[in-house]
Amino acid sequence: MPELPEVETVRRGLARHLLGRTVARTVVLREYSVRGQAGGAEELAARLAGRVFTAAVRRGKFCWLVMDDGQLLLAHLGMSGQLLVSGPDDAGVDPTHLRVAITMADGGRLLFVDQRTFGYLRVCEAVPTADGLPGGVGSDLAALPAPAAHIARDLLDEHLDRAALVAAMRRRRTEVKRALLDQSMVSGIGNIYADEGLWRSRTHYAHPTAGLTAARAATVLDAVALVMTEALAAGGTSFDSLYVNVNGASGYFDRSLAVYGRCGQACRRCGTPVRRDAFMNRSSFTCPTCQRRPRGVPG
DNA sequence: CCATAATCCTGTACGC
DNA sequence: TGCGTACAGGATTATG
Repeated sequence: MPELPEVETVRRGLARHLLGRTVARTVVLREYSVRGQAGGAEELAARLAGRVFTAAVRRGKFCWLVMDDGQLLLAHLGMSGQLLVSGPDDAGVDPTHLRVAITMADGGRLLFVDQRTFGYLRVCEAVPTADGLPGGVGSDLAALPAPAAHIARDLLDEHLDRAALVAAMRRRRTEVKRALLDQSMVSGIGNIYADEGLWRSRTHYAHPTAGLTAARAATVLDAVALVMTEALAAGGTSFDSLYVNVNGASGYFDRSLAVYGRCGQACRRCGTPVRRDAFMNRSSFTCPTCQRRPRGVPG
């Protein structure tokens, strides 16, 4: 599942391979993959035609390409989305789940492949950032895609106001994992990195945010950021093959996960079997020894 | 302000 | 073997 590290890997690949190139034509193979696009697939194609990509930017799990006329090509990968930069004949690309094909003037292609179709592409307007600072990682432009203007900065954004985030978390009357997953509070964190960061900071997912000291809240955020930084370092190794795969495969999943998906297996710190709970209509994995359940939380 | 549920979708895993 | 069901999940929207 693409969370922040995977999307950052994609962004770097796009920045490396796509900037300065011109769009020739766009084919949308599945209308649903451009849902929300004003004017549908036809307008998407029309607004892309002839444009040059000038920057690749990311905030949280949202990634966008800036174009020479100021429009933005926004991508959200959802659960299974991939952006592939390929040569003219797309050799090696499985066409089964190909949703959008953008052919460049030089014959290369930017392909959007998405099995489960939670992801989407959209050409949209840029709106100014509220703080006048750069909109995300990858560009100094103080602009955001209009559909993502409500998304908060992420933990790898140098312009993130950490102290303000800690204060905002502690003001909220909710549980810490809910706050971590709230993309309007801090972006880029999904179920996997939330669980991993909470495990690393020995914090239970249902810990009340109002009961966190500022230091403890900072510790949780530091842990999540560290897990993401490590995942980023482990990913993004496949850029130089003949067919450049900008898919963000992390490599992190199988090797380094401490609790996520490891129900019943030994905690890597203390050996206690990892436990799985239903929380927010998804699974939460914890070590019952390392992550003590707060008072009043059932289970 | 905050929580919950439903919604979108398809491949995989599992029980019978 | 095959069929039905549950599950995986992020963001949005509606509703309480």
